[in-house]
Order: sequence, then structure tokens, then C-alpha cells
Amino acid sequence: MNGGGPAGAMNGGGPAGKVTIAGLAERLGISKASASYALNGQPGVSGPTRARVLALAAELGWYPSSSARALSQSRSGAVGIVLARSPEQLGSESFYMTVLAGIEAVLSEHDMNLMLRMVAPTEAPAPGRDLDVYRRWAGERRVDGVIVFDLFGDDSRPQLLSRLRLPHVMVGAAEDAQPTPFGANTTVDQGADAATLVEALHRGGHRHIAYVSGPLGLTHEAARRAGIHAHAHHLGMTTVFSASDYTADDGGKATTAVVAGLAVGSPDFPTAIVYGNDLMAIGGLRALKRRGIAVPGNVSIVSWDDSILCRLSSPGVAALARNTMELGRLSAALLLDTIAGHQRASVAMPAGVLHSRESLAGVVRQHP
Amino acid sequence: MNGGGPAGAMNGGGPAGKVTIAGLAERLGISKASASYALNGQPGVSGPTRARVLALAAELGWYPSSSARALSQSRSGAVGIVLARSPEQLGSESFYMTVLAGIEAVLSEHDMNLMLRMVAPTEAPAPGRDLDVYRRWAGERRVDGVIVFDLFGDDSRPQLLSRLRLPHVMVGAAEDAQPTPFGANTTVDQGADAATLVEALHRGGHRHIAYVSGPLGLTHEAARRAGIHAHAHHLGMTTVFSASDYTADDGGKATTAVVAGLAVGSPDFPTAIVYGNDLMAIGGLRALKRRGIAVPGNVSIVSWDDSILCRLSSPGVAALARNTMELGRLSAALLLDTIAGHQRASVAMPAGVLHSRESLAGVVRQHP
DNA sequence: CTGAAAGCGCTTACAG
DNA sequence: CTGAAAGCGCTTACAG
Repeated sequence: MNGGGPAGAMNGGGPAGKVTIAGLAERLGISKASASYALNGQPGVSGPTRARVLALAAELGWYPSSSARALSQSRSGAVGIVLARSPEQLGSESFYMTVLAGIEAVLSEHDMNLMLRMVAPTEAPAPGRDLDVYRRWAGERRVDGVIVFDLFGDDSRPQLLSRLRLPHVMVGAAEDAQPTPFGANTTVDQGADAATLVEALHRGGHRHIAYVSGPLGLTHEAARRAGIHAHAHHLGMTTVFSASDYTADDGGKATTAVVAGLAVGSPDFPTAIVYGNDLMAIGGLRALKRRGIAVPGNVSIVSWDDSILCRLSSPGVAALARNTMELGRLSAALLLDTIAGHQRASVAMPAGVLHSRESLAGVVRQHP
Repeated sequence: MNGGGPAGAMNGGGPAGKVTIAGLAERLGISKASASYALNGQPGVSGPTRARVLALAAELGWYPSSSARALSQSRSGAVGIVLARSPEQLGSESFYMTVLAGIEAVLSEHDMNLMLRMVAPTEAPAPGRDLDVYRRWAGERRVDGVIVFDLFGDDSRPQLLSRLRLPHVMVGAAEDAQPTPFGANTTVDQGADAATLVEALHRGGHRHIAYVSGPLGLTHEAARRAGIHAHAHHLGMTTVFSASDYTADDGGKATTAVVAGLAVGSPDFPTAIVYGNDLMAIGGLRALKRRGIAVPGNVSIVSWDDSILCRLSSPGVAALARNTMELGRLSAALLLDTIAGHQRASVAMPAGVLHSRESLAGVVRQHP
């Protein structure tokens, strides 16, 4: 009653959308507390009263003010993601949008919102503008947690986020990654995926293969390279590596570098090239065509990421299909758990499956 | 002093990140109001006091609580976007991520945040799940405005958003679209872009062309179709249309339908096909190849959207390059204006530029 | 220029 | 089961 004077009357009688919990309570002749308990499914109100509150709220289209609730509960109801990649890469690699879709699906199931920020690409070893965003989000308590992509060696983000006490999940961390306080990992077994690729090539008779990776500063690229090396060696195969930057153009250049000066069919000429993503694979394919090197006649190619690019290219590019949306779902679920205080150290992503396409063929045995 | 008892002491002495404006004021021996004025660049504090406040805030890493500020200012500091497209389409068409990047760039310059939601795709004529999101966001006052994509005829979103009093910008509306209350449009002159495409084809000697569009329920597709028809007619050309759904597979099917039963070179056989997006163009290219129809030997193809797909395909697919990031920037700037109450009805997007590639060639003149 | 106070719209112990 | 009150952390008239 008191303090509810003119403002309360306005709220009660105003246009839709201005309803407050005080307005609901006033119309029903109950206290705000009772209305709150009813609306939040908490004990403390009788069944009939609860029903009346819910009915009126639905009728008036009442929703709790997110800021009032956030202020009183110290929870924003939002999860943040900072992407530190160029718009070109974000647009052309379906990975990001797909994992975002998976994340969003889980968040919205739990009435959480996704806050997205894009900053200038981070050069792998140097900390980027994203750190400022985390500091600010934490300070403003604008998000309840964050999901982090593209970990690199000696990455300063986990420590920063722990210090900020901001729950975080690192997507695609190494199997043996140690979670930081307030942190957890969705891990990808790059070794297992490398084995899948290498074994398929070995089965096809390939004995000398190349891997054109993304930047080696990224932990998952280092892990892939090590995995390829280990499994190839185990099977008696030899390897050659070249690092690139995930773009089609540079993937083409790296490809040229790998085969430069080598005669097709010579022992040093790799009979298969594995690429760290789809763009580089397509760029490599073009570079090979331009040099008159037949795919898969002279060299087979395989991409570590599947996408529509691989499917629509000609020849179609064989690729390791990973359930990227599931990676997003797992990461979001893990973050929600971490925010709730149930800390699970890590969740593993399902292994990839090789989709064979025209670009992958067996080697024609050479007579000695 | 009073009320600052134990809680105030905790704030003052607690770990970093728990600082409040009351804590700052207490340490400096001034009132919260003075601290607030200093922090917000408002008049009402002396220069030296202001400097001391700013210095302490920086030292302690203080940021205003977003929820407290939102509650007292009735502004959330966030802009919302609901994408009602399949993850596959969002991932493979670079349009969305690119326009998002443009939007985000402007928002973050203005210290605004982007809230992203993805819902099940909307069937053009039927209202989708996105309406519920808007109602909820408006009710919770979680966003200060929204940016809307993929308008269709008789779209119920503008009216709903007006009724909710939620500022909104419709991206890529028709030139003559009327803004609703609280609304504004970024318009695209589809007629001008259609003219660019049709005239290039006319110059190449094409006289009978096809347009494989996206769903006709979308206003911009209806406008494109009308634009192509009008300009072709004006130049004495004839046209044939087929509607598809923006996917590569269906684009292939639509292509097959357009040429079904027609002998290459016959008068009814279109010598050029324009596609509403890059995926359908690539799908069309594959379908044509499969039927032994040479591109550009027998038929030229052009995409209305440029992307890496067009660039990396072989043959490269000619495409209308539009400044998608700029479309995002313009839309975000327009929304911020609308939120601020300076209503500009609409802002026009710059016209597209045709990027010619191998898929586009002139017609070999037939002797009668 | 500065301080005490009210208010934004919720939630949550705490008494009845 | 219900109500009055304090508190979340800001902003903003309103007096001095």
C-alpha cells in the first residue's frame, strides 16, 4: 500500500508491458513476496493463490525484469563468447556457426542467453583484445560464464578467467589439459582422429604423407601434428609437415611448398596430403590442379574438417566429419554445470568419422 | 557511513571484483552520488575529486554492475538478434556471420552487447518461434532493440515489435517499405542490382535467361524476381523463373527443372541462369555438369551473393558482390539511432558490383 | 560542488 | 500460508 501511490496505480493501469510484480500483487490483494513465490514455483503459497497469480501473469503478459532479477540474484542469465577470428574466416568456415548453434540450443533450453562478441584476430602467442572483454564482462557481471575457443600454448585466458572467478569452458582442449579453478574442458582426442586418418591412408597404400596444419601455436594443431607423426611412424610411414593459417590462399601456398622441386612419383613426393581445415584443403586442391598434379591420380587429399565446401567441390574432398553441433552442446552443458558449482573436470567429444570422397584413392603400387 | 557497516567493510576489504560504487565512495570519503557523477562524466563534482575517483576505479578494476545500471536506467545495453534458419544454412552461407560481424563492430564501439538466439527455421508464410523470443525479451527488458532478417510478405514481426514498443530494424527491406512505430529499415535496391545483372547478360548477347530464386515468400526475392523481369523485358529479353530454397541440393533440382526437356541451343533453352544465392549456384553448376551441359559453354551462371564458394569453385562462379559487413554496420547504427529516439525511416545499402568469373561468358551468335 | 534519500523491480530471510 | 522489510548496486532529482 504505502509507496504504491501514484506509481503503483500507473503500473496497475498502464499499457501492457509495464506490469511489475508489485502490480500483480496489488491487483490480487496479496504481497509481492507471495506473488514471487508463486511465479518461481517456490513453496510458501497456497495452491489457489498460486494459480491466480500465474493466470494473471499470463493474461497480462508479465515477465520478470531481467535486470531486477539479475541484481537480486547476482546472476545475469547470460553466457558470453568472444570470437577472435576475422569475419572472413568466421563466415567461410562453418565450424563456428555450427558450434554456436549447438551451444545456443542448450542455453535456450535452460533459459540462458548467449552474448556474442567479435574482436580482431589474436596472433597465437600474443594475448588479444578478448582479454579486455573478459575483464569487463566479469566486472560488470554481465555474463555468468564464458566459452573459449582456439586455445594456444601458454594461453593466458584460463588464468585470467580463474582470477576473475568467471566460470569458463575451453572448447577442444587437449585430452590431458588441467582445468583451472572455475574452469572445465571439452576435450577432443586428436590422437584418435589422427589415427583414423593415418590408418585409412595406410590401408590405401600410402607410405609418405604430408600434413598442412593451421598455426602451430594452437594446442590442437600441435596435438594433431604429434598424433599424425606418432601413428605414421608406428605404421612405418614417413611424414612431412607444413604450417599454414587456415585460409585457402595460404593453404595453396603451403601445398606448393610441400611438393616444390619434387617429381610426381618420386619417393619424396607425398602421395597424400592431410589439411587442418576445409578451406586449406580446397586451396590446396586448386594449387595442385594449377600445377598439373592430378587429384587423386597423383596425390590424395583429406580435410580434417568436413563441410559443404568439401561436399560441393570437384573432386569431392574426403573429410573427417565431426559432430560440431554436439561439441557445442557438450560445451554449453558443461558450462552450465560449472556455473551451478558442480565442477566436472572435462567432457570428451565423440571421435570423428572419415567421409571418403573422390579426392581419396589408393596408391598404384610401383614395381621396384 | 550508516548502512555501510559490515557489508561495506566486506566490499572495501574483499577480493578484487567485488568493488561497488559505495565501496569507492567510502574509501574516498565522498558520497555515492559524487562517485557516480565522476564515473559517468556528469557535472557535479570538482576536477580533483573526479580524478581521484577515476584513479581509484581504475586501480581496483571497478566496472558498473550491468544489472544495477540497467535497472536504474531502464536500458539493458544489449541488442538482440533471432536467426530463424537451419544451422546448416547459417554455417554454409557466409552472409549471416558477415553481417553479424558488421553489426557487432558498431555495437561494441558504442558499448552495446549483442544477444544472439537461433530458433527453428520459419516457414515463410507462418509465424515462427521467434515471436515468442521477442515477446519474452521485451517483457524481461533484456534487450533495447532488435535487428530482424528475412522479411516475408505479410510478416507479423514489425507489428508485434511495434506493439511491444521494442525498437527494431528490418534488414534488407524493400525500398518503399514503410517503417512501423519504433521501427526503421535498411533497404536494398533489388531493382538496381537486378539491372546490373541483366545488363551484363544482355551485353554478353544473352536474350533468354532464367532466375532460380529463394522462397518467393521473402519480400526481397519477390523484388528480385520483379526486377529481373522488368529489366529483361525492357531490353527485349525473355525470362523463366523457378523458386528454390537456398540449399545446394534443391538449387540443383530447380536447375534441372529449368532445362528439362530442352535441347541445348534451342530457343527455349536459357543461355544464362541467375541464382538467388551461392549455394544454389554451386548446386546448379553440379547439376549442369552431371547432365553434360557445359558452363559457360552452353550456359552461363551468376550468383546474387558472392562468397568463397563462388571464388573457389571451378569454374569460378560470377557473382554480385555486396558489402554485407557494411549492411550490418548500417543496420546497427540505424538501430542505435532508433533506440535513442532519433527516428530515421530508412537507410539504403550501397549497390552490388558484379564480379565476373569463368562461369560467365558471352553467347556465340547463331546464324539463322 | 556535495550529501542524504528515493527509486528501479525483483528475491529472500524473518516474523507472524 | 502470508506480509512487511531489507537488500542487490546503481542513478537521479532534490536540498544544502
